[in-house]
Amino acid sequence: ERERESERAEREPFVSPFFLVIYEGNVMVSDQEIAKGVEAVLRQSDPNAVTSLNGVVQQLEAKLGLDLSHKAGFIRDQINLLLRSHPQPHPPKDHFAIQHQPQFQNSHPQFSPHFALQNHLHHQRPEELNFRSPLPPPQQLQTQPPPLHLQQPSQPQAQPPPVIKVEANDQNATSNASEMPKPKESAPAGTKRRGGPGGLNKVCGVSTELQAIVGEPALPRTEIVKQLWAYIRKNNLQDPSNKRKIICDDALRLVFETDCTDMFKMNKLLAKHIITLEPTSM
DNA sequence: TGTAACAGGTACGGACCTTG
DNA sequence: CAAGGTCCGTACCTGTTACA
Repeated sequence: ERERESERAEREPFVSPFFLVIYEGNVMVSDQEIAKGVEAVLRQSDPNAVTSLNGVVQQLEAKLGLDLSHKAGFIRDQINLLLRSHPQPHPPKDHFAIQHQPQFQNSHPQFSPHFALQNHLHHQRPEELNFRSPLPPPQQLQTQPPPLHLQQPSQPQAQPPPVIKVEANDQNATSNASEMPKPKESAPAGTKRRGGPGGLNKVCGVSTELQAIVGEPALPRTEIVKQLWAYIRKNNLQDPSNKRKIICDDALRLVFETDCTDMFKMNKLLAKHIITLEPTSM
């Protein structure tokens, strides 16, 4: 059995003694090593052959000769990251049921998936790893930015960088919850958190016709309506006999495409000139 | 087979305006 | 205070899947 293990160790160069940690007499494996192992398993295995998370865990256990059942969540994170970082031409469909599930990050808040994979992908030398503190604080991570050629220029500096934004296959808007708290778990029943920068306060684009009225290329919808009403009052565009009616001037006619409209219909007509801004359009 | 966890769907709240 | 209309984040509910 030992010979087989040694042979296997020789075949698997990623198994490095540098990554093994002796903790309270037990041989443990670092997260970096697990990340490497996951990648190796995925690379060596036929995607169609690996049908479950347990399959990967078992293969990894076989490679490392350790019980990794307690690391299943972390391994799942790594699989998720690898699949997104290295999309395959025919990715296994829901093999791991880990299509960007932000709660996994909550399940292992002490792990920064970004950290684990970044350290791995950048071939951090073992002597650079801090085994005493395998979980560096986020500030430490920011002090070691990736090389310039790997940085994403589209990332605005003003954006808080708690987690790298993964754009691959992220079509689902609700999945963009990497920095969004998980209300299902954290928010107790009855504590509704309304308002904030999103939702109604979300900044929307303004059509060129409407820009002539509100004066800004992008405003929250509520602000657009407010500006529109300011414009209407400023130019006395309300019907004196029925202030609900709005008499369109040239600028408003371009927007509403009518000479006269109702204030209740105004919002409906306004919607045509309010453009949803893509988050990545900056 | 039962339980737990997750994913997807649905409904609500809120700003803005004026009038009855 | 309700009406009318817009949008979307959030909370809640239900169905599905996985594991023991």
